[in-house]
Amino acid sequence: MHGEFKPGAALTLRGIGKMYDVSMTPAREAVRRLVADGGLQLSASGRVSTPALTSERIEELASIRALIEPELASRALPRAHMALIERLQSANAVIAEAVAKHDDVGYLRANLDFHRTLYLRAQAPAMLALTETVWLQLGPTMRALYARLNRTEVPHNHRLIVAALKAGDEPGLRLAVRSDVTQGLRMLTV
Amino acid sequence: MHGEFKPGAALTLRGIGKMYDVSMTPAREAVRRLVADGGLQLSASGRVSTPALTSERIEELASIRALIEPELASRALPRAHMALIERLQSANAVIAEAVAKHDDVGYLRANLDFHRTLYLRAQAPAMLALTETVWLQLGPTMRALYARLNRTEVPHNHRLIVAALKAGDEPGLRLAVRSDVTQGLRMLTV
DNA sequence: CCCCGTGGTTTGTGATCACAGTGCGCCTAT
DNA sequence: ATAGGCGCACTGTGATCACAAACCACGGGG
Repeated sequence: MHGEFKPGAALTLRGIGKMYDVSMTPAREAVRRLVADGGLQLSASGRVSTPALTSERIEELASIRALIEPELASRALPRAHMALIERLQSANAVIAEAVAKHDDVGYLRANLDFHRTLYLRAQAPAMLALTETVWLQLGPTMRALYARLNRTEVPHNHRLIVAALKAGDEPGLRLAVRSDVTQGLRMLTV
Repeated sequence: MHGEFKPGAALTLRGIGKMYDVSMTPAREAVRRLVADGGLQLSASGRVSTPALTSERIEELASIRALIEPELASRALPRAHMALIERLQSANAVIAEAVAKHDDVGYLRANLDFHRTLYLRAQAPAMLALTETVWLQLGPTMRALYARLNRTEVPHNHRLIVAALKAGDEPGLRLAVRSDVTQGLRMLTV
């Protein structure tokens, strides 16, 4: 999810086991779980690898994000108190730090943290879980995207999201979330 | 997904293994996969059981269906040729059979087949996979619902869906799908 | 009559093993 | 120098085992 692996990277059960100092069994179970929700792929012969998404698939996953995440944001809106907004702003600060340090994995993690913090307020665990499934599938790809994007500041839409929350502006919030989710990924499909 | 197990039913790895005449290992992997996308639950001590959904959770899952499935139907609409409509109608016939025989599992399976047949045309595999994840979570619950519903005929909305497809009526299609998805589950939350 | 502790049994966990299939690299022949 | 073929090392699979934790029922005490 955080883009620690490049798209299409090959993994082995024994390797993963060694990575975490366990035997093959827990590694296998973890892989099975990740395969189940698309975070990893299984070749016909059972080989494990990170998914290398086609641009159609990327577009589709972006559509899903554009469908669900505004809904989550909208559900979070009525419950968004000042404490939440402050937490979002500090999440934005973490993003700014990662941007300054050109820390791609850190950026991705902080970016998803921003979204998760907001969506947690929606009190919709199944919807959030589905969204995280999508994030998981996009992880390696997004990392590859942001690595060659070379940002210089916090995404503009994050500021718009915070502003819309403060103003209680639901249509604005939905639009800002949708844009934030869509913009980066649209760049990938070109 | 097909409601073969009641909500909250307890399973054991050794039992599942015996069920399919394999050892614990493949049973464990299958369970891990199902747990990953919510089809099964793991207690704190690692015990496996079918999820017993709260009514808030049911409502939430219904909202997700109401969000994604009209989108899938809408995407399938431009590609819906006569062959597809015929397949949907024969799916409805299978549903009618199951209804007549009071075969709950058969009804559930046929009902999901109807939806899957339509959504496959949307050419959106990730979206369909997400939807099936939701179906998986609802399986035991839906079975319990339909068992005490005692239907007498094919759901009316299925006919509306077919009609909207024939007419190329997108708003009508979205509405019919949304209603079909929502109506049964709304009954559960009472 | 109900509650709690305690035993035995059942459960999941993680490790290890034998095996069959795969894929890669090296070697040879042209 | 390059293309093709062979062999070996490596991979995942499924089974089995030892172990610790958890559950369940039974019995005794309040």
